[in-house]
Amino acid sequence: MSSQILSDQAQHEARLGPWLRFLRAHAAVTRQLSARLESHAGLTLSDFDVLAQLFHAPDRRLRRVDLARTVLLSASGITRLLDGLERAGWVEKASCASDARVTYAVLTAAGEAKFSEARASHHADIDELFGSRFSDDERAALSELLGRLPMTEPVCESEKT
Amino acid sequence: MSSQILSDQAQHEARLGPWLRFLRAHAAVTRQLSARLESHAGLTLSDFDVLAQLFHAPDRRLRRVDLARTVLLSASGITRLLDGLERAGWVEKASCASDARVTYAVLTAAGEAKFSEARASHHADIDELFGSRFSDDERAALSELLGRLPMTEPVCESEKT
DNA sequence: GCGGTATACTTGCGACGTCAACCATCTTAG
DNA sequence: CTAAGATGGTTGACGTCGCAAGTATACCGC
Repeated sequence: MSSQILSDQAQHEARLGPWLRFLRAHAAVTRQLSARLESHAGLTLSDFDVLAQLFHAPDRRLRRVDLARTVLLSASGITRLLDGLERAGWVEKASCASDARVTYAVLTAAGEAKFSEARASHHADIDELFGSRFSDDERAALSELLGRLPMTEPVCESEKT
Repeated sequence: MSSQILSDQAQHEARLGPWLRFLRAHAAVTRQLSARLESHAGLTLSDFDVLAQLFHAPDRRLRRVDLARTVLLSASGITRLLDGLERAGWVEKASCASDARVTYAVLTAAGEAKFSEARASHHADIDELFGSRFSDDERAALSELLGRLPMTEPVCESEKT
């Protein structure tokens, strides 16, 4: 168990490299980005993300579950995030006539304004720290590759009682 | 800027798309991976990362600052992470003879064992959730693209102690 | 109608990680 | 030698997020 394992290990390292870069790149870019967004607009990356989703949604409203799924936060994460946005007056709750369980998150006028105000500079930051590093083709290729990763979480049903 | 307002916006979306996928992919993959690592080995992704850095370091030791730089955590983050690893007995402190300010983090025998034990399954998970989605060429391309993003120098090379 | 299960959402709690402030030590200039 | 400033490291207060558990509502088979 020596040289065989070494080459095996080398292979593993080769497969690990991209993943490590992915991790580090994410950490570095998001830190920069969220610091800027925070200081410019007083928003979290997730805050902005949610605002953006709502902004583009039909009727400027989305069920909390759907929000959670697209933004990739847990349900509780969404609840708390929206708490903040509601307190700031950028989002309101609205109940659903046909299903009393669901609560919509609705973008208010203030929320739209906030989002519109924050958008330009945040997009510019994204561009500077991320987009500008690639050509159009490369961006497309990158997007395609990233799109293959499992975005929807497989639920761990293996541990049912 | 003439009559191309719509396509301008479309362009913005096109530039945002890859970033959003990047964010989402990171969230999804990372969540899955850390859940598995946690349940299999009782380790955080960052724990594992630090263990791995130490494992590959000359003398199995690294200054805390360097650790922070390569793992992309803040200095305080490293302190707290290492607190945990020390409590578990996988890492020890060691002082530096030539500079009393620095504290080395040194992998213990137990730490090596722990890392070796966790490595196989974690690498398999990374492979399943990340590596296996790409061909060798694609992985290389992805790695190159990600490498252009702003991070602190990947320091794990043939380096002077 | 009545149970049983699935879904939408909230809440308690703990883990993790950041910033700001702090102490200790090294280095350099005068 | 000493004062000033950089560098390594720790700690306290705080924010964010996930999981587990709980509530409320809907749907399905009988």
